[in-house]
Amino acid sequence: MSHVERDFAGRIRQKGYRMTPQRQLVLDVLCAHGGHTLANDVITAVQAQSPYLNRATVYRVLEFLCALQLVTRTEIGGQVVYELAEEETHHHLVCRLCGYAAEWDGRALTKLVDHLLAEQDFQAELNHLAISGVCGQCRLGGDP
Amino acid sequence: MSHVERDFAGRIRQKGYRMTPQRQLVLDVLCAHGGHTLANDVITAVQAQSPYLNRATVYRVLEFLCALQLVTRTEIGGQVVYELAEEETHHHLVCRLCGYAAEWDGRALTKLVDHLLAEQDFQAELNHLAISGVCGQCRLGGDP
DNA sequence: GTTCATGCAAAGCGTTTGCACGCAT
DNA sequence: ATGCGTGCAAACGCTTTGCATGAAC
Repeated sequence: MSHVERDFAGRIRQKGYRMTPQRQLVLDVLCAHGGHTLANDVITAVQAQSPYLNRATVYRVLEFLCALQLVTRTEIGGQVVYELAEEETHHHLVCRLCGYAAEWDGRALTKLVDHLLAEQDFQAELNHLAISGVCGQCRLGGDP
Repeated sequence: MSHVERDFAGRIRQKGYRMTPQRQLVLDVLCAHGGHTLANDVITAVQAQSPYLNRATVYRVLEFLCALQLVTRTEIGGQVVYELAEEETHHHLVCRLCGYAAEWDGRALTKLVDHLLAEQDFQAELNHLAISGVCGQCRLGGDP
């Protein structure tokens, strides 16, 4: 699915902000890359197409897009990663050994959230969780 | 409970490393502070007692203590925090609004871990989780 | 025409590194 | 006496900031 259909420009203008080539380009890159993207990778990819686009601008655009909730910002293993915000909540299973991140719908989390609210009076916000561990392949393979 | 009883010196020497005043001091500070401690807070507290102890040394000591698993390192909301490793696993419920972090034994997590292993072939490592959300008080109080 | 967004360069922050000295063993 | 651990200072990488220019509305 192309992100063009999601009408980011409209959503940005609707809130009184301006659509610019820079913002479009960052959105393009996040869409093309898919999944978690490092700020640095965004910068590299963006500059491959438009060399004079500044790093500071990319940071500002990412911050802006996060504020509008068009993009999510997550920390995984000390790395900050960005991703286009999806409609459905989803989560990531990140293998400590090979770095592979599987998606996971997290349906099993609802019980946990209910439990925390009932027993701990705590409203957990688990919209975009990254769970660390070891994937099946690495567990069988030992470490290379 | 004083951490002296836990014989950190013995555990360090047992593995062929040396006990030094610097390492002792960092352990003292982590014990006195209790709970999550920022690297910067460790440095400040340590230097209050021994002004010439270097920042770089504190970082090296913390890294060393983590490698020996005497100290845990966790990321919460973009902050890296250190804490004396406890025998029992425990977790933290961090309120996004007031920053308050409640402890939680995480017994309800075992079902989740079992589920992930069975359904996703993924061995989750949830030894020291920090769950973000909103605590009861902030939920009732609105935002001040 | 107004205002918001960008480019540039510089500084900021927390953290890491190289090297020589000093102390625990 | 040996070599691990420290102090110092400098550099590092990532990110943020101030200001003048330029583009979107």
